[in-house]
Amino acid sequence: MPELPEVETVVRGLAPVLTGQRFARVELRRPDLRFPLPELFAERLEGRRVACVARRAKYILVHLDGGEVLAVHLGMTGRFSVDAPKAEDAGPARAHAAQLGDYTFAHGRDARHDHVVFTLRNGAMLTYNDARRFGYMTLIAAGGLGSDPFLAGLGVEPLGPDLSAAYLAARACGRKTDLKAFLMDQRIVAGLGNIYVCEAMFRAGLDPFLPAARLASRTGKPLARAQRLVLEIKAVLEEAIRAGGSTLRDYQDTAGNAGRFQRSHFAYGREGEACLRAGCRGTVRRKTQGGRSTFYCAACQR
DNA sequence: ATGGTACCCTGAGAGC
DNA sequence: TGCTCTCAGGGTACCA
Repeated sequence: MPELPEVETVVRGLAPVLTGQRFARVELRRPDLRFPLPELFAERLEGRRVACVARRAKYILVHLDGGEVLAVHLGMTGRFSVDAPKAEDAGPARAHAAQLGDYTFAHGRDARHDHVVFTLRNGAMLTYNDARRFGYMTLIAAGGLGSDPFLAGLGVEPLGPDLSAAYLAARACGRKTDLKAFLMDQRIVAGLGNIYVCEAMFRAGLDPFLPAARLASRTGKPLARAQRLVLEIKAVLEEAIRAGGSTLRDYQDTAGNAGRFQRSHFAYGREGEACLRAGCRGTVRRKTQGGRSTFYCAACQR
């Protein structure tokens, strides 16, 4: 399901609901998601107050008072639904719920896949639903963010200053792997997935099968195409966040709303359709790279 | 080191 | 209606 813009949208939905609130009860309806949940998962959360909600790559980070962090990866089908607190417990979350729309527990999801239910002291409920169970949660001890096995080794944040043409060129220098696989590698750039890699390469006019090394000169200096690619990666992610992400099948934000960015896809999901680049008469093709579909126009991506 | 494939799990949609 | 097949936004493990 979710790439960086979708996770960012979820984080922005969770932040006003969770920030400053305490967990009253955490109910695990099964002992594992993709991986077993940590020992004493519920016990370590109950009674704790949320300091803030943030994002690193595709991880949601719920920072707790005392420094521990609840990290959640949504996998392909993970989603959170928020149920507003009861009227008698009206508080900030209540107001936020009203603002975001009509919260119900329906949201079209199948309750058989409600795996973790967080109840807050103000009565709000947060339900984690994940049909395919590729998502996971972990609790990271205070100060352990940098050394956590899930988070250590992640590459740069694409929307931050660390993603530059110089950085990409340095990492790509000498690599024969396809540009597509290179950009999908979370150790290089953290947070891109299949949709936004396809879209960024389209916008930059770059062939997904180009060897990654072609982003750099022989001495490792960034070429113009690296500059262009960086600009397009940032642009497509920022636009997608503004649109609330892309909804293809089942992605929804915490209020059950679909994203709108799929309407702005130039390549992804458009196999057989006309290329949308001005003046290009090509057709969008789909080929498999690394076991995943790549959508691109062979006429204008070179 | 790198590339390719299989796999994790379930649901949706297409085609017959 | 119901079966079978393919595919899916995530990532990892294993093999050549």
